[in-house]
Amino acid sequence: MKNPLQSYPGYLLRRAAVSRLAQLEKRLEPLGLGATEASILTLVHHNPDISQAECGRLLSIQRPNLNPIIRRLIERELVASSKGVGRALCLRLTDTGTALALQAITEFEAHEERIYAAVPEHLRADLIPLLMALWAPQ
Amino acid sequence: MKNPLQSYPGYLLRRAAVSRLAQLEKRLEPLGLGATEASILTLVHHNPDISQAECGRLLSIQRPNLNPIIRRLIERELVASSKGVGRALCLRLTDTGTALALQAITEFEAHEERIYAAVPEHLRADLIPLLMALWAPQ
DNA sequence: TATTGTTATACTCTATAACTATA
DNA sequence: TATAGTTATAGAGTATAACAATA
Repeated sequence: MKNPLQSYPGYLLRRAAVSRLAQLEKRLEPLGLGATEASILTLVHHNPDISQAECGRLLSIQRPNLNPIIRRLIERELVASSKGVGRALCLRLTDTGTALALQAITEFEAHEERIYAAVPEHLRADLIPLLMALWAPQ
Repeated sequence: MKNPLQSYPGYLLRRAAVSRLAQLEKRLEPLGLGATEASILTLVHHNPDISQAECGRLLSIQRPNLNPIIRRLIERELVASSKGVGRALCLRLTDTGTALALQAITEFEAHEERIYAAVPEHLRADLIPLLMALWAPQ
Protein backbone atom coordinates (compact mmCIF):
# COMPACT_ATOMS: atom_id res chain seq x y z
CA MET A 1 0.00 0.00 0.00
CA LYS A 2 1.37 3.40 -0.98
CA ASN A 3 0.47 6.86 0.18
CA PRO A 4 0.36 9.08 -2.91
CA LEU A 5 0.21 12.18 -0.73
CA GLN A 6 3.80 11.75 0.32
CA SER A 7 4.91 13.40 -2.89
CA TYR A 8 2.89 16.54 -2.09
CA PRO A 9 4.89 19.23 -0.29
CA GLY A 10 1.75 20.52 1.44
CA TYR A 11 1.11 17.13 3.01
CA LEU A 12 4.73 16.72 4.08
CA LEU A 13 4.70 20.26 5.46
CA ARG A 14 1.74 19.45 7.66
CA ARG A 15 3.17 16.12 8.79
CA ALA A 16 6.51 17.69 9.63
CA ALA A 17 4.84 20.48 11.59
CA VAL A 18 2.66 18.08 13.59
CA SER A 19 5.56 15.76 14.29
CA ARG A 20 7.92 18.53 15.42
CA LEU A 21 5.27 20.16 17.57
CA ALA A 22 4.68 16.86 19.36
CA GLN A 23 8.42 16.53 19.86
CA LEU A 24 8.60 20.02 21.37
CA GLU A 25 5.61 19.53 23.63
CA LYS A 26 7.22 16.40 25.05
CA ARG A 27 10.22 18.50 26.05
CA LEU A 28 8.11 21.27 27.51
CA GLU A 29 5.97 18.92 29.57
CA PRO A 30 8.39 18.80 32.53
CA LEU A 31 8.04 22.58 32.74
CA GLY A 32 4.26 22.25 32.99
CA LEU A 33 3.86 24.28 29.82
CA GLY A 34 2.24 23.65 26.48
CA ALA A 35 3.80 25.10 23.35
CA THR A 36 1.30 27.96 23.31
CA GLU A 37 1.91 28.85 26.95
CA ALA A 38 5.67 28.71 26.44
CA SER A 39 5.28 30.94 23.39
CA ILE A 40 3.33 33.50 25.39
CA LEU A 41 5.89 33.56 28.18
CA THR A 42 8.63 34.08 25.59
CA LEU A 43 6.68 36.84 23.90
CA VAL A 44 5.93 38.67 27.14
CA HIS A 45 9.55 38.23 28.20
CA HIS A 46 10.72 40.01 25.05
CA ASN A 47 7.94 42.62 25.16
CA PRO A 48 7.19 43.72 28.71
CA ASP A 49 3.80 45.44 29.09
CA ILE A 50 2.49 43.94 25.89
CA SER A 51 -1.29 43.69 25.82
CA GLN A 52 -3.33 40.53 25.52
CA ALA A 53 -4.70 41.57 22.14
CA GLU A 54 -1.20 42.25 20.82
CA CYS A 55 -0.08 38.83 22.02
CA GLY A 56 -2.94 37.31 20.11
CA ARG A 57 -2.09 39.19 16.93
CA LEU A 58 1.58 38.20 17.07
CA LEU A 59 0.79 34.55 17.78
CA SER A 60 -2.25 34.31 15.50
CA ILE A 61 -4.54 33.46 18.40
CA GLN A 62 -7.90 35.13 18.54
CA ARG A 63 -8.73 37.10 21.65
CA PRO A 64 -11.58 34.92 22.90
CA ASN A 65 -9.29 31.91 22.69
CA LEU A 66 -6.34 33.60 24.29
CA ASN A 67 -8.26 34.90 27.27
CA PRO A 68 -8.52 31.71 29.34
CA ILE A 69 -4.89 30.85 28.53
CA ILE A 70 -3.62 34.15 29.88
CA ARG A 71 -5.92 33.88 32.88
CA ARG A 72 -4.40 30.53 33.75
CA LEU A 73 -0.90 31.99 33.51
CA ILE A 74 -1.97 34.78 35.86
CA GLU A 75 -3.52 32.29 38.26
CA ARG A 76 -0.25 30.38 38.27
CA GLU A 77 1.49 33.68 39.07
CA LEU A 78 3.73 33.45 36.03
CA VAL A 79 2.23 36.60 34.52
CA ALA A 80 1.01 39.78 36.18
CA SER A 81 -1.31 42.32 34.60
CA SER A 82 -1.73 46.04 35.16
CA LYS A 83 -4.06 48.58 33.58
CA GLY A 84 -3.05 50.04 30.20
CA VAL A 85 -4.74 52.51 27.90
CA GLY A 86 -8.40 51.91 27.23
CA ARG A 87 -9.47 48.58 28.55
CA ALA A 88 -6.12 47.06 27.68
CA LEU A 89 -4.13 45.06 30.19
CA CYS A 90 -0.34 45.29 30.32
CA LEU A 91 1.26 41.89 30.79
CA ARG A 92 4.58 41.29 32.50
CA LEU A 93 6.33 38.22 33.77
CA THR A 94 6.70 37.66 37.48
CA ASP A 95 10.04 36.45 38.77
CA THR A 96 8.79 32.88 38.65
CA GLY A 97 7.47 33.55 35.16
CA THR A 98 10.80 34.92 34.03
CA ALA A 99 12.65 31.91 35.37
CA LEU A 100 10.25 29.58 33.58
CA ALA A 101 10.39 31.63 30.39
CA LEU A 102 14.17 31.28 30.33
CA GLN A 103 13.82 27.52 30.66
CA ALA A 104 11.24 27.51 27.88
CA ILE A 105 13.54 29.54 25.65
CA THR A 106 16.31 27.02 26.30
CA GLU A 107 13.93 24.28 25.15
CA PHE A 108 12.97 26.30 22.08
CA GLU A 109 16.62 26.65 21.17
CA ALA A 110 17.33 22.97 21.70
CA HIS A 111 14.33 22.27 19.48
CA GLU A 112 15.69 24.61 16.85
CA GLU A 113 19.01 22.76 16.99
CA ARG A 114 17.32 19.40 16.50
CA ILE A 115 15.53 20.73 13.45
CA TYR A 116 18.69 22.19 11.96
CA ALA A 117 20.47 18.91 12.60
CA ALA A 118 17.94 17.15 10.39
CA VAL A 119 18.64 19.53 7.51
CA PRO A 120 21.60 18.87 5.19
CA GLU A 121 24.30 21.36 6.01
CA HIS A 122 24.29 23.15 2.67
CA LEU A 123 20.57 23.96 3.11
CA ARG A 124 20.61 25.23 6.68
CA ALA A 125 21.08 28.88 5.80
CA ASP A 126 18.08 28.61 3.48
CA LEU A 127 15.74 27.07 6.04
CA ILE A 128 14.32 30.19 7.68
CA PRO A 129 13.80 32.17 4.45
CA LEU A 130 12.27 29.09 2.86
CA LEU A 131 9.76 28.57 5.67
CA MET A 132 8.94 32.28 5.69
CA ALA A 133 8.24 32.12 1.97
CA LEU A 134 5.98 29.11 2.51
CA TRP A 135 4.10 30.96 5.23
CA ALA A 136 3.86 34.45 3.87
CA PRO A 137 2.56 34.77 0.36
CA GLN A 138 -0.95 33.29 0.10
CA MET B 1 6.31 44.81 19.03
CA LYS B 2 8.36 41.92 17.74
CA ASN B 3 7.64 38.22 17.70
CA PRO B 4 10.83 36.45 18.77
CA LEU B 5 9.39 33.11 17.65
CA GLN B 6 9.71 34.09 14.02
CA SER B 7 13.36 33.11 14.11
CA TYR B 8 12.49 29.57 15.23
CA PRO B 9 12.12 27.11 12.37
CA GLY B 10 9.62 25.02 14.33
CA TYR B 11 7.31 27.99 14.72
CA LEU B 12 7.61 28.95 11.06
CA LEU B 13 7.04 25.34 10.09
CA ARG B 14 3.78 25.26 11.98
CA ARG B 15 2.65 28.64 10.66
CA ALA B 16 3.42 27.64 7.10
CA ALA B 17 1.57 24.35 7.46
CA VAL B 18 -1.53 26.03 8.94
CA SER B 19 -1.52 28.75 6.31
CA ARG B 20 -1.12 26.37 3.38
CA LEU B 21 -3.75 23.99 4.70
CA ALA B 22 -6.23 26.87 4.93
CA GLN B 23 -5.34 27.85 1.39
CA LEU B 24 -5.96 24.30 0.17
CA GLU B 25 -9.25 23.91 2.01
CA LYS B 26 -10.51 27.07 0.37
CA ARG B 27 -9.88 25.50 -3.02
CA LEU B 28 -11.48 22.19 -2.04
CA GLU B 29 -14.61 23.81 -0.64
CA PRO B 30 -16.41 24.01 -4.02
CA LEU B 31 -15.99 20.24 -4.27
CA GLY B 32 -17.72 19.79 -0.93
CA LEU B 33 -14.60 18.15 0.49
CA GLY B 34 -12.31 18.87 3.40
CA ALA B 35 -8.60 18.16 3.06
CA THR B 36 -8.96 14.91 4.98
CA GLU B 37 -11.86 13.70 2.84
CA ALA B 38 -10.01 14.62 -0.34
CA SER B 39 -6.95 12.76 0.97
CA ILE B 40 -9.01 9.64 1.60
CA LEU B 41 -10.55 9.73 -1.87
CA THR B 42 -7.08 10.08 -3.37
CA LEU B 43 -5.76 7.25 -1.27
CA VAL B 44 -8.62 4.90 -2.15
CA HIS B 45 -8.31 5.89 -5.78
CA HIS B 46 -4.66 4.79 -5.80
CA ASN B 47 -5.31 1.71 -3.64
CA PRO B 48 -8.61 0.05 -4.55
CA ASP B 49 -9.90 -2.34 -1.87
CA ILE B 50 -7.79 -0.73 0.82
CA SER B 51 -9.20 -1.22 4.31
CA GLN B 52 -10.32 1.49 6.68
CA ALA B 53 -7.57 0.64 9.15
CA GLU B 54 -4.92 0.81 6.45
CA CYS B 55 -6.25 4.22 5.37
CA GLY B 56 -5.87 5.37 8.92
CA ARG B 57 -2.31 4.11 9.19
CA LEU B 58 -1.24 5.78 5.95
CA LEU B 59 -2.87 9.09 6.85
CA SER B 60 -2.02 9.02 10.55
CA ILE B 61 -5.67 9.04 11.55
CA GLN B 62 -6.75 6.72 14.32
CA ARG B 63 -9.49 4.24 13.58
CA PRO B 64 -12.14 5.66 15.93
CA ASN B 65 -11.67 9.06 14.32
CA LEU B 66 -11.66 7.79 10.78
CA ASN B 67 -14.84 5.78 11.15
CA PRO B 68 -17.41 8.59 10.94
CA ILE B 69 -15.48 10.24 8.10
CA ILE B 70 -15.60 7.09 5.98
CA ARG B 71 -19.24 6.53 6.87
CA ARG B 72 -20.09 9.98 5.57
CA LEU B 73 -18.26 9.26 2.31
CA ILE B 74 -20.25 6.03 1.97
CA GLU B 75 -23.51 7.86 2.71
CA ARG B 76 -22.64 10.36 -0.02
CA GLU B 77 -22.06 7.38 -2.34
CA LEU B 78 -18.50 8.44 -3.09
CA VAL B 79 -17.10 5.26 -1.52
CA ALA B 80 -18.47 1.72 -1.51
CA SER B 81 -17.42 -1.01 0.91
CA SER B 82 -17.36 -4.77 0.57
CA LYS B 83 -16.32 -7.50 2.98
CA GLY B 84 -12.62 -8.30 3.26
CA VAL B 85 -10.71 -10.74 5.44
CA GLY B 86 -11.60 -10.78 9.11
CA ARG B 87 -13.86 -7.93 9.94
CA ALA B 88 -12.09 -5.67 7.46
CA LEU B 89 -13.99 -3.67 4.88
CA CYS B 90 -12.62 -3.17 1.37
CA LEU B 91 -13.07 0.40 0.19
CA ARG B 92 -13.49 1.40 -3.44
CA LEU B 93 -14.56 4.59 -5.15
CA THR B 94 -17.90 4.72 -6.89
CA ASP B 95 -18.02 6.38 -10.31
CA THR B 96 -19.08 9.63 -8.66
CA GLY B 97 -16.31 9.17 -6.14
CA THR B 98 -13.74 8.62 -8.87
CA ALA B 99 -14.84 11.74 -10.71
CA LEU B 100 -14.58 13.76 -7.51
CA ALA B 101 -11.23 12.20 -6.60
CA LEU B 102 -9.83 13.28 -9.96
CA GLN B 103 -10.97 16.83 -9.29
CA ALA B 104 -9.43 16.70 -5.82
CA ILE B 105 -6.15 15.45 -7.26
CA THR B 106 -6.19 18.34 -9.71
CA GLU B 107 -6.56 20.70 -6.75
CA PHE B 108 -3.76 18.95 -4.88
CA GLU B 109 -1.49 19.42 -7.87
CA ALA B 110 -2.42 23.07 -8.26
CA HIS B 111 -1.68 23.46 -4.57
CA GLU B 112 1.69 21.80 -5.02
CA GLU B 113 2.44 24.22 -7.86
CA ARG B 114 1.59 27.22 -5.70
CA ILE B 115 3.94 25.96 -3.02
CA TYR B 116 6.76 25.35 -5.46
CA ALA B 117 6.20 28.80 -6.92
CA ALA B 118 6.92 30.31 -3.50
CA VAL B 119 10.26 28.51 -3.29
CA PRO B 120 13.36 30.01 -4.96
CA GLU B 121 14.09 28.01 -8.05
CA HIS B 122 17.46 26.70 -6.92
CA LEU B 123 15.84 25.13 -3.82
CA ARG B 124 12.87 23.44 -5.47
CA ALA B 125 14.54 20.09 -6.00
CA ASP B 126 15.47 20.06 -2.31
CA LEU B 127 11.98 20.79 -1.01
CA ILE B 128 10.56 17.26 -0.80
CA PRO B 129 13.67 15.64 0.72
CA LEU B 130 13.95 18.56 3.14
CA LEU B 131 10.37 18.21 4.36
CA MET B 132 10.73 14.44 4.61
CA ALA B 133 13.82 14.94 6.75
CA LEU B 134 11.89 17.35 8.98
CA TRP B 135 9.09 14.85 9.33
CA ALA B 136 10.90 11.58 9.66
CA PRO B 137 13.66 11.45 12.23
CA GLN B 138 12.31 12.24 15.71
C1' DT C 1 -5.69 -14.44 20.14
C1' DA C 2 -4.92 -10.51 16.93
C1' DT C 3 -6.97 -7.37 13.96
C1' DT C 4 -10.80 -4.59 12.44
C1' DG C 5 -14.76 -1.94 12.89
C1' DT C 6 -17.63 0.59 16.10
C1' DT C 7 -19.40 3.47 19.95
C1' DA C 8 -18.82 6.63 23.59
C1' DT C 9 -16.41 10.16 25.46
C1' DA C 10 -13.25 13.85 26.60
C1' DC C 11 -9.94 17.31 25.70
C1' DT C 12 -7.79 20.81 22.92
C1' DC C 13 -7.99 24.28 19.11
C1' DT C 14 -10.34 27.18 16.55
C1' DA C 15 -14.27 30.29 15.06
C1' DT C 16 -18.22 33.48 15.75
C1' DA C 17 -21.46 36.32 18.04
C1' DA C 18 -22.47 39.25 21.53
C1' DC C 19 -21.66 41.64 25.60
C1' DT C 20 -18.96 45.12 28.73
C1' DA C 21 -15.48 48.70 29.55
C1' DT C 22 -12.69 52.52 28.33
C1' DA C 23 -10.00 56.08 25.56
C1' DT D 1 -16.86 55.11 17.72
C1' DA D 2 -12.91 51.97 17.90
C1' DT D 3 -10.33 48.91 20.56
C1' DA D 4 -9.74 45.59 24.40
C1' DG D 5 -11.32 42.24 27.38
C1' DT D 6 -14.82 38.78 28.38
C1' DT D 7 -18.37 35.11 28.08
C1' DA D 8 -20.80 31.58 25.77
C1' DT D 9 -20.92 28.35 22.39
C1' DA D 10 -20.19 25.43 18.41
C1' DG D 11 -17.34 22.85 15.42
C1' DA D 12 -13.09 20.43 14.13
C1' DG D 13 -9.32 17.34 15.33
C1' DT D 14 -7.37 14.18 18.32
C1' DA D 15 -6.92 10.71 22.22
C1' DT D 16 -8.28 6.60 25.08
C1' DA D 17 -11.15 2.86 26.67
C1' DA D 18 -14.18 -0.56 25.73
C1' DC D 19 -17.03 -3.57 23.05
C1' DA D 20 -18.35 -6.55 18.87
C1' DA D 21 -17.08 -9.34 14.92
C1' DT D 22 -14.14 -12.33 12.38
C1' DA D 23 -9.94 -14.92 10.62
